[in-house]
Amino acid sequence: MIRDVYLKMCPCRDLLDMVASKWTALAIGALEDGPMRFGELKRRLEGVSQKMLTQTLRTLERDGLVTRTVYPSVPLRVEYELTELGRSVTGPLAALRVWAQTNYESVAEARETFDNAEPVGLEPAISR
Amino acid sequence: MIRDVYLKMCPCRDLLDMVASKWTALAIGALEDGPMRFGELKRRLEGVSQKMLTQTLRTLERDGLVTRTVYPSVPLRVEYELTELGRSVTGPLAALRVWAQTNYESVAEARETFDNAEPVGLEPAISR
DNA sequence: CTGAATCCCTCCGGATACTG
DNA sequence: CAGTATCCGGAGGGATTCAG
Repeated sequence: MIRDVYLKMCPCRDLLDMVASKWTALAIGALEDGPMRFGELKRRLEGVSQKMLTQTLRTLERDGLVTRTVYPSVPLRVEYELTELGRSVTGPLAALRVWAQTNYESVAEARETFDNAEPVGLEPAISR
Repeated sequence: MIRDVYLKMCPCRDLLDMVASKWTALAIGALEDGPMRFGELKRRLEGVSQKMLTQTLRTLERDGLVTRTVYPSVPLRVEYELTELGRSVTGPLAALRVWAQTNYESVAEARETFDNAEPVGLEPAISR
């Protein structure tokens, strides 16, 4: 039985939203090469706040994409690692990251063209 | 020159956020089979509001992923179609949609397990 | 070191009404 | 039919503080 993300009530749409959320693709990508500590992840995902990283990892753990292991040493040590399920989505997400990296120029160019061809003030640009 | 989505200042991260936003994957997927009118898209993306669909399509147009063609008939007719650049991202996005559809069961199961095992405060030694 | 808990403000996004 | 324009509640997300 195939579920259809185009159907309103299909719960798998939530799942699509989840993997597509802001930091998910980067977090999962960072874990591709093996387990990482919280601090390592925070440094890798440049610009992420502690709150958002924690929230992202908690969601991934709840959804069964990563495991969270606590080593009760001093200082505390927590490692995150992809599960089997988590590894199953690394392919599509990696493809998306690569696409963003390789096609940025084209998009930037398209934006400039679009914005210059839009004389009518859709956006005041110098308001406030 | 390779751009790195993990770098804070890299503009391609915005691009990653864009293709990962709520309705983008569904909209682009709907256009894979050919041009569609606004109303057709609205019906296909069950549950999308008119405002969000317009906003999504406008962003995609601005970024050069889709073209918007107006046929000044009565009533008005507007068609959206993927560009070359737009078609270049259909693969990764389709893979993501398929993943969401095929792995929903596993995730739902993981969620239930996680939620039941987290009554909070009951674990004495290995708590969070 | 790894969080949880607050405060606080922006902006997403739905509902509704109006236009060409 | 295909939008634009508002209003507005609530989620998203940053900064800061406290705790194990």
